[in-house]
Formats: sequence, structure tokens, C-alpha cells
Amino acid sequence: MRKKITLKQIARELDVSISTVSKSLRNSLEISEDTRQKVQAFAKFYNYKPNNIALSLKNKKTKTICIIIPEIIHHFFATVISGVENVANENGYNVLVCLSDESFDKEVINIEMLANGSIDGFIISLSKETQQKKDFHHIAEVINQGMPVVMFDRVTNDILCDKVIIDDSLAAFNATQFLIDKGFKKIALITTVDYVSVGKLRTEGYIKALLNNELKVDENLILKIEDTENFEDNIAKLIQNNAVEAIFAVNELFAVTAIKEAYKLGKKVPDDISVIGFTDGIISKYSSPSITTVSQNGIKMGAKAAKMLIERLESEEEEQQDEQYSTEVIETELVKRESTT
Amino acid sequence: MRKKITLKQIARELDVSISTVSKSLRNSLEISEDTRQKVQAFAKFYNYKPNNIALSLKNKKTKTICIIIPEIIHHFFATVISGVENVANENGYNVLVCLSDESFDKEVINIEMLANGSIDGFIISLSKETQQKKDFHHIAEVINQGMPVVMFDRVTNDILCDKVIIDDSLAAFNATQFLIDKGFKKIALITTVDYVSVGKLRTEGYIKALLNNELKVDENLILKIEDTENFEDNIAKLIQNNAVEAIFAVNELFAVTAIKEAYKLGKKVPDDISVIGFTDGIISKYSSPSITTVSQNGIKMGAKAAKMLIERLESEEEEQQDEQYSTEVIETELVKRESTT
DNA sequence: ATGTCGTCCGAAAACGTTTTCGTGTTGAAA
DNA sequence: TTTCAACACGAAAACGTTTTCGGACGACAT
Repeated sequence: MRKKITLKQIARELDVSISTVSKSLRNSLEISEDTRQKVQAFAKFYNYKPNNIALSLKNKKTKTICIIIPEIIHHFFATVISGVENVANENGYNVLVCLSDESFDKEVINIEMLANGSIDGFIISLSKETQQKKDFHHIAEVINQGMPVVMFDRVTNDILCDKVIIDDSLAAFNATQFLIDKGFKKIALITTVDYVSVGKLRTEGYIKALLNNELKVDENLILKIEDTENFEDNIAKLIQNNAVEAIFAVNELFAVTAIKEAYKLGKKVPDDISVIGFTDGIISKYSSPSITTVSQNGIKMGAKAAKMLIERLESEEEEQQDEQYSTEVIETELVKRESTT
Repeated sequence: MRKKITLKQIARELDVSISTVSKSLRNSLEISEDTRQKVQAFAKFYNYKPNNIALSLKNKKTKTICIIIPEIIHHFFATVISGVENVANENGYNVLVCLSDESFDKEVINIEMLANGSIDGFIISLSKETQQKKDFHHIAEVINQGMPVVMFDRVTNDILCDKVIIDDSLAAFNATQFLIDKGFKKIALITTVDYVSVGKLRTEGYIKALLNNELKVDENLILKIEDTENFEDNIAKLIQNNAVEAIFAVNELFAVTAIKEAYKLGKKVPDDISVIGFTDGIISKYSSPSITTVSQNGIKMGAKAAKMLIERLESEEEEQQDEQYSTEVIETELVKRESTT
């Protein structure tokens, strides 16, 4: 087992100083051709690689960014990570992934653990609990310490920083309008509780579309799901009690569950009920029938977020950053599949 | 903007030495009650946190482990990360996620980038290309340098290290046997090309089950898919040409595609054809019909891998590690759903 | 007055780099 | 022979910690 070799060891072996070794390896002109060759050959032979931690300490940057997400099991978040990874790698950055598990405490712990020089910046999507508590001091704090933060998808107006979002309200509006254009009147909404920012925005878009077409908003047609377990019955009741003609669900899971429950009640999709979901993930693509859905390009969002973060990191070096934050809106698209007529 | 404060700054402000500050904060008995209180109060007020990079450099460990996976979009790998994260966090470790994108080069680059002190150990599942080339020098090298490595799922016998796998062959055997027990004779296999280790093992299990029941192995019933794009036609032909009664697919995607293609050919699942998949992911659970599948508990695999890695890291400190590597087999289970009779 | 011990603190090394600055040795020009 | 530049290299600081060692000082016993 050959442990990693250091500058000091090379210096000792070749009987030169550490500085000479360092300069030789960086092809400094201060060093004679002779010594340079000798050192480089030796270093290559022993497979010398500079110790990254030492460099990080010296340079005060780690070339590592951290992405904090509520859950990795969600396909959407996995795609975001993928986008972040791509851009990060291209720019020589590594990606630390932290899961908040939808918990405020874990979010705080993760951030505090890493805000001590371990990383150069954060990309974060808020946990449900954080959104519910509306407590963002941990994020404000790291920003205050000069660490760049980019928020995506689940963001808040209470924090000033770069953001990457989709226009949830508009996307929901368009999806609902699509159903209205098909001639449906009784359009149900399956959404989350209001403190989830994107859920609320999508609900707003749905309502706006109805009002815009002079359809009245029927509270009985709006199902707000709190717990992601055992919600099937609620969906079944919604379908059964209201003779719904179409359903707009704010995520894949709700959409596919609606289809299954409808089927159990003897209603076929799309013949009896049309269904539109949100997030173009695995489920929408492979379920039978495949689901018409609002695509939310996670890869693009991740890539954009990473780009914004890295640009801020690299620009910090030269001049003072201008503290002008921007919010990027990634376009969505309605992907038409079999679950709508 | 308040930048992070250091020991040196505290020392200067309080007019004591750096050592005194450090010792005070660590509650050393060398320091008088008075000074200790004073320093601690000051540090707390300025929210002092030791710089992690400096600690890493000093302690020669980073409390960070890296997991390298072929793709994060695959649900299975996402669950593995989740398992790793849990255990890592519990033990005070951070998790760096790298994607090889099924590319040998990216795998090598990732490993080399991080093998310079950035992390304490690797958890890795080989990329397809690496398995095809059978070139594992990059892994051998880091192990040789004394860095612990745990391989999972896609492993190789050419490298000696800790491993976490499932018994792919046995699981496939059981799945096939299940179909045989239902009375099916013409059982097709949809698998990957042989260089993917798990694909090969699952194929072996399938064949073993057939032979064990004195059924002959019909090459026409075995479809090996190379490219994960545009393979639908091949599956359709397989179904159409051979009057298959049941299908065993080595992953979710193949399974769900088989169901869809069968449906297009007018054959219903499970009435006309039974289908079993592999990996209990999102698709199997939510497709219609839901798919009977071999569950491969990613969370458990990830947790086990992380545990093994961390144990090795912590044991290294005390005595010489014994270089006794072990291979853990995570049990699988056949989850019965609607796609089989 | 001398020796011993305990208390409290600081200097310095160490981790592995990079970089600035200083210095000794050449050779050539004056 | 002296002077000066160019060249080749080394010493040391810096990044932020922790820890070992030793020193100063007072109290106490002899």
C-alpha cells in the first residue's frame, strides 16, 4: 500500500526545497530545465497529486457546492440533481447532496454543518416544514456571511437571493384552460395544503382559469391533501360524489392515483374522465394510460441554478458582487398523452 | 455582511494567544475559569464555528464519503443514495454524489479528482462501460493508496473490497420458478447484454430454473437488449412470434414496455400473458396493471454499504485493519401484484 | 533562602500547499 | 578587478486548527 506522496517527501528525496518542487510542478520559469525535468519525472513516477484540502484551505474555496433537497426519491428532484451535476462538473465543481427529509431541523443542521468553509455555496429547495414555519433565519444567516445561495422550485419571497422557478400559476392556468377548451365544466383540482408554495400557486392558476371562463369555483371540487399516505379514499370520494368530468392534479402521484380510483369506480380514463398531472416524470410516461402532464424540466432548472451559483462564485473573485439578484423562470409545456381526450 | 470569525481574530480582540482561545473553547482544564468564560462568551456572540477545512487538513480526514453511481434518474439508485445519506448523517458524515453517466472516463475522472484527500472513502456501482471494458485500475489504485471502497449492485470479482449485493441469480431463479409453478411453459426472458453483471446473473438464474424443471432453454425466447432506446419493436416481435405465456424482465422498464406492447398486440396482462419485473420502483407500483416484481431494497443496500464503509474508516484509526473484506447479500422478495395470475 | 509544586498561559510545530521575497552564484560588461 | 544583471533556488509566511512542551509566577514547605 503506497500512501499518497507530498511535496515535502519529494523535496526530501531529491534534496531540494519544497518551494522548488512546487514551482517545478507548476512549470515556473524560476526553475532550471534540469531540476524541473527531474522533479516532474519523480512526481509522475510516484503519481503525485496535490492535496485538495490543503489547496482549499489556502485558496479559501473548496470547489464544492451543496444542493439541499427535501427528498431524493422524487423523480423531479433527481433530475434537478442531474442538471446541477452536469454544470458543476463542467466547471470543476463537486456536488454535495443533502436531504432535508422535509424536516426543518435537518435543513438547519445541514446548512450549519457546511457553512464553515466546507462548501462554496448552496442550492436549495425548501422543506415543507420550513415553508410551514416560515422560519428562514438559517438561510438568511449564511447569505449574510457572504455565501451565495440559489433557491429553486420551493422558494420564498422572504429571502433575497437568486432563484430558479417555473411559473406554477401560469402552468396550472394553461392546463386548466386546456381542459376547459375540451368543453369540460366540472373540473376537479387535487392539490396540496396551502403552505407548500408551489401547491398554492398551482391552485391559484386553476382558479384563475375557471374565473376567466366564467365558470364558478366549487369548493367541493377542490381536494387539498395534507398527508401523502392514505389519501386514496379522499380522491375516490371526490370522483364519486361530484360527477367530475376532468381532473387537474398538482403532481404525478395524485394524477395516477386518481386514474386508478376512477377505474375502480367503473370510470375509464380518458373516456369518462380526463386527467392532467404535473411534473413529467416516470409515472406519467409509463402508466397506462400515459398521463397528459405539465412538464417541469428539472434538468434545466438544476443546470440553470448551478450556472447562476457558479457565476456568482467566480465573479466574487474580481470585483464586489453587485447584490443584484435575479429570478429565472424556466418554461413549462403541456405534454399531451393518453389521459386526456 | 459579517464574515466568519477565526481563532486568530478572537485572540487578537481579547488579547490572549490563539492556543488559549482554542483551549478555552474546548473546555481545557489548563485554562482558568475566568478566561474560559470570557472567551466562550465572545465566541458565542460572534457565532464562532471552527473551520472545517482546517480541521480536515489537520486530522487528515474529511468526514465526507463519495458515492458514484451510473445515473441518478434511476429510482433504484436514488433509493440507495437515500440509504447512504441516512447512515452517513447519523455518523456525522457528508455525502458527495458523483454521476458516471455510464461512462468509464467520467468514472475515472471523478475518482481521481477526489482521491486527493477530498474524501475519506468511496461507495460505487460500476458504469456499464467500465463493466464492458473490464478495466478497474482506477479502483485498484485508490484501494492501494489506503482508501476504503465499498462496491454495490454492479460489482466485479476482479477487485477485492467490501461489497453489498443481492443474489441476482437466486432472485431470478425464484421469479422464474414462480412462473413455472403457475404452469407456464413458454417463458420469455428480456434481459441486458451480458457484460452488465447483474443482467448476466439474472439470466443465469432464469436458465437454472428452466433446467431445474426440465424445460428446455429456447434461445428465441431470450431477448438481450443492448440499446435502451428503440427496443420496443424487439419486444413486440418477441411476444408476437413465439406465443409466449409469461415474461420475466430484468428491470422495470423492460417489464412495463412488455406490458404495453402486449396490449398493443391485443394480449392482456395478466389474462393472456403474465409479467414479472425486477426492482420494486415507482413504475411497478403505479403502472396499470401494477407489476409483480423482485424487490431490491435500495435503501437497505445503501445503508449497509455506508455502514460498512464507515466502520472501516473508524476502525482504521485504532489498529491496523485486517484486510478481511466481506460481501453482504441483501435479501430480495417477490412482490406479487396484478401482472401475474 | 532554597526547592518543589501547581496553575495558567504562550510559542511553536504540524497538516500540505502556493507565493513573495531574499540570497548566493555565475558570467559578462566596465 | 569591480559591478551588475540574470539565473536558480531556499526561507518563510499564509490559510485555521489542535496539541505538545515549556516557561513564568506564586504558594508552600523545608
